[in-house]
Amino acid sequence: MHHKISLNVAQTQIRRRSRGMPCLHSTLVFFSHASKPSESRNTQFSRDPSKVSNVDEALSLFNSMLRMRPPPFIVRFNQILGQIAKLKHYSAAINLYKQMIPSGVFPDAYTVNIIINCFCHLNQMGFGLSVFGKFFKCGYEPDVPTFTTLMKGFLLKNRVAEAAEIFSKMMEQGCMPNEVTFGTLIKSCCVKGNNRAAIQLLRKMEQSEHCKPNVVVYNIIIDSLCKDTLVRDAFNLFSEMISKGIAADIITYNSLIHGVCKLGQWTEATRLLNEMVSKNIFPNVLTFSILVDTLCKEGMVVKAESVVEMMIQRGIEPDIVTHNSLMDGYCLRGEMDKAEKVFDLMISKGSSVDVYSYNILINGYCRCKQIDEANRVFQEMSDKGLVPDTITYTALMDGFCKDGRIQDAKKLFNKMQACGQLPNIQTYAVLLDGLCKNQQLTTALVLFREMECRKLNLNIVIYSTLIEGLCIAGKIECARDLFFGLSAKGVQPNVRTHNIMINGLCKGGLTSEAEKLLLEMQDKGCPPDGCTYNTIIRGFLNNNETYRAVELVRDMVDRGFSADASTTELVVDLLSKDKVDPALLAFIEEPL
DNA sequence: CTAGGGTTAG
Repeated sequence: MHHKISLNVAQTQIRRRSRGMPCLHSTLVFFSHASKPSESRNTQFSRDPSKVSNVDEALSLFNSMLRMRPPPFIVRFNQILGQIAKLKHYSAAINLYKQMIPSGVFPDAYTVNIIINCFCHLNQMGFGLSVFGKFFKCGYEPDVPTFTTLMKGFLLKNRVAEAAEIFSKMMEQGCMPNEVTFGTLIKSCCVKGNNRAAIQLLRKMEQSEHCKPNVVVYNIIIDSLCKDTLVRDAFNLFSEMISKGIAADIITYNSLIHGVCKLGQWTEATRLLNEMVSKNIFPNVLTFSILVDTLCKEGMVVKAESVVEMMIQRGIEPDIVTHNSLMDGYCLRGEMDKAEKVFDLMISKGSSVDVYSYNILINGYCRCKQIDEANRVFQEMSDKGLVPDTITYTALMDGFCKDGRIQDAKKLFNKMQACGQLPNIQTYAVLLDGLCKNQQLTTALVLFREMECRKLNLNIVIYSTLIEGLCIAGKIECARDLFFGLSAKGVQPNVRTHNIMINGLCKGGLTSEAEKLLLEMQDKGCPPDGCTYNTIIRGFLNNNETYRAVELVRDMVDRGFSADASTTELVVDLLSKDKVDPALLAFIEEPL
């Protein structure tokens, strides 16, 4: 298999290197000088006196600076504010900013830009705009970063009209969009899944007199394409970029490696690793974490462990993300004891565990149906002072639901809101599904109304769940109405929705209608899958229409699908009963 | 000293 070769190759390289052998052959260069850049980065960091290592240090330094007479230059204040903002302590930065003028320290354009950015990240666009207004009053000229920051804030909240307004205002002021402005716009397109629009903007950028596409904008699109597994398109952009003389960097390679790994193309990943090293771009902790994570997701935890070994030998310490991925890898295999071992290792190494780590463990136990263990972990994280987030609650709620403990799930739903964690669409989806599957349709409908009131963007997952709930409750007519009303709501039913509806129709004895739906699927651009066929075949069998079931088995086999365990079981069950329909015997010859 | 890019969980 491919992956074995590539990883074994990598290991051989490590051994060569640790013997102090020079790496000459291109395929053996992989990882050779990896420790060098990280060392220089560390020394740079500790040597620079303007940098502070943590927020507390920054806060006290800033406060003492506010009291100095005469106060230090504004640049010094900006440096610290900027670092606090980089550490994502936006509220802290804003609080410090508020003390500046009363202390006789006057902000400049840089200060204001930093603060507007903080408000944007806190989703407090109103305050951001008011600082912007103050900017004008004091006679400062807003610049491209100011406008770009405000625009980003609106885009982040999907307030496109307001973002466009800022953009026009920027142009009116004679500020032309630069690489960062375009980058912000392009990123916004990509986040919404609109790669086409992103590429159009890239083309527009090529025509601009004020800026040209750079490695960052290419990276944004390449990464987005890779995330959508459009790796070929990503490579085309990659070639385009290189041919334009724009050099790829570590981020370009990490995105591409992620893309190919997700497709299981380990040989290609190894080729990319060697290629980057040949360009003096060395894999970093992110590169290795991507490898570890994708290997784990494919169930190859042993290989992932060897990658961790490899990075340690290269002098790159696995970080919290690497370990979390590894933990999840064990969880996916149901090896909870090994996942716990990684967890303990993290603690013994002195690196702290985070909400991610706990969420992974909780999710792992839930998947293994060990809800009490999941609950124990949940308790433990709270005891450690870590605040469970929406994902924590949702994972545990899902565990309760799947275990039939719907009351516990409901309690948790109330608790999370009492603790200030806002349920999102996925939280609702989990609870809705739990209610539907546990015969609590009335409560499910109440929850659905609540979702509508909260103006949550109801998606096909939610509707499919509700349709299924209606079917389970025997309200086939209602389910059908909802199903056929979806297009009008601007929601497109997918294969799963169809399968649910077909199952419901069959359950209600409406097999002809179910078959009609099956036939329509192809034309609607949503071709039936193996599950669709198995569902309808079981439907016909259960409705004593064995002959039509046999016909559909032929269709299914022609399409390359086969009977699943549930269908096989049903056939065996029917055959074992006294009244054997002669047509049923045909199944014995069919490749079930 | 300010604005855009890559890794983990439901």
